[in-house]
Amino acid sequence: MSRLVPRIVKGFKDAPAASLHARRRMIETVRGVYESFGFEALETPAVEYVETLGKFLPESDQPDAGIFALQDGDEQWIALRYDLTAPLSRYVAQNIATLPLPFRRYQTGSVFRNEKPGPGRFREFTQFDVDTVGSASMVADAENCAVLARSLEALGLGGQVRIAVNNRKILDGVLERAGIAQGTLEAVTTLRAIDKFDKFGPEGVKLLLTTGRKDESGDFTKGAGLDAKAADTILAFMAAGQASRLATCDALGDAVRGSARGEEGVAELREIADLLSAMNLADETVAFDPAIVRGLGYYTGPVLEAQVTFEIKDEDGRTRQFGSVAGGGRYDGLVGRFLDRELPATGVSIGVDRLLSALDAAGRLDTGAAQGPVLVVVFDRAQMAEYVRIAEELRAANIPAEIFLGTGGMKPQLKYADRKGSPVAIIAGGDEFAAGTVSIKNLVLGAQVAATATTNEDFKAEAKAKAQVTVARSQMAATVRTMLADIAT
RNA sequence: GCCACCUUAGCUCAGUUGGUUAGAGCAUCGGUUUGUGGAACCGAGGGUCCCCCGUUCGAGCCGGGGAGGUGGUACCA
Repeated sequence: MSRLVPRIVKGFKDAPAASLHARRRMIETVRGVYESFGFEALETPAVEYVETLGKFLPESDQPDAGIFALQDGDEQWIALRYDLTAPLSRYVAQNIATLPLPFRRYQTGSVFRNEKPGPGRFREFTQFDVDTVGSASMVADAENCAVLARSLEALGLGGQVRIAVNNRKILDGVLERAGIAQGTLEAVTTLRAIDKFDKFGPEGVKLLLTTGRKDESGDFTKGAGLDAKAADTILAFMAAGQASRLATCDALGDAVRGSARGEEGVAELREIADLLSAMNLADETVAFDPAIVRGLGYYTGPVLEAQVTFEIKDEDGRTRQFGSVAGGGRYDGLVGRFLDRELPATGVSIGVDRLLSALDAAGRLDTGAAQGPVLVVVFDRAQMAEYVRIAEELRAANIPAEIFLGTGGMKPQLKYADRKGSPVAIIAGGDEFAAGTVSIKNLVLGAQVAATATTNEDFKAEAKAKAQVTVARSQMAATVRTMLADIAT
């Protein structure tokens, strides 16, 4: 019979203890900020009916590629959620009679995308969202910026992030000025080209706006087919960002003059600019950036993206931009799908895994590897009840303790303690039991002794002399506690 | 989806023009050392050379097809 090969599903990953520790600390910090703005907790299921997610090919009885979908017993299509926003809109619509409106909630959880994974891109990843449903006020959008800025600050990234804000209405206005009709393929391609600015620079975007662009691998991306004049209008617009938010508003106002929709977008940004100043958010922290587009699906107003400003070196030693760790915007049409009226909404989503690796790159990751438990070495199996009592005594003193449950003698047990990161081992055999004592070994100190010892005998003798004490059973918990305190400093 | 590259031990890799029994380092396990982690030394286990078909007296190596992976690109709610 052929042996089963253990393999993890492509694009998914396991999370060992060390990474979970850092992640929990991060989520707790962000949650504190979210709650300080009045957002409340919500959890929704990992699956929804596909029509809730809003992806169903009209020409096909199969849900769109890109989501993980299956048919349940009633032949209804259900799918793993691909973001937390669509489930939120379902929840609000379903409970609108009793919810406080505007409804402000935070939520974290895994989302799933059935697509080809890339470097740093997985098919399951964690988002941490805040959204405000039922308010058209620009204060909600300004608070999106603030909540992100405060969260990133609280994580130690103050001064190393830039929150870039734009408004879809302004983009629409510029397209109008360039003579591109809304909703056409030309318009969509143009917006995508603008979104590629940070990746390909002005030359690349110009190619994408006009004839198309061929990448290094030889793949060709079709251009928007604009004439040179229209392309220049777009490029000039993208460069309109100024040092201050108000100056950028002035420049954008010029760029969209005559387009009612564009001017409305600029007016919204001006309102947001006032609010940001009132919240003491500097021009460098939250900036207006005409090249921000975000997804084409559902954003209707202000959009934003949080970017880490430092560069990182990749494996090939090249420096590159870290890129964005959070994004969001206003989506006034999404909840209305379930109601007979429109319900305005806006929110942001932190990419938890991206942000964790950004913190790692910035050296701000809380790696404080959780200290392992005290290991109770099992010497004499006939005395198991006594080892259980030892462990219970330690736990009663609030010291995490574990009894070795494997097989083998002292050597494998201490090795196990090593791998587990145990700071201390309790050793009790015939001698100790007869004398009513336990031996307590400081494994951290022992490891230091090992580094200097030359022969095996030296090591053993020295480690025993320096890193081990034998005390009366009644003194055990207190001695361990002192030893743990020593190790911690 | 499209393009390029890659696949040999648990991991990282070497393997000559196509030639006998496919190697190394690390890791693992055992011993030196029955109650003390590391180092050192000695020893051991571990292989469908990704799969199938073809060429050949002979294929890890050459050809065709497939699968899986990596990177780029497209899409990204």
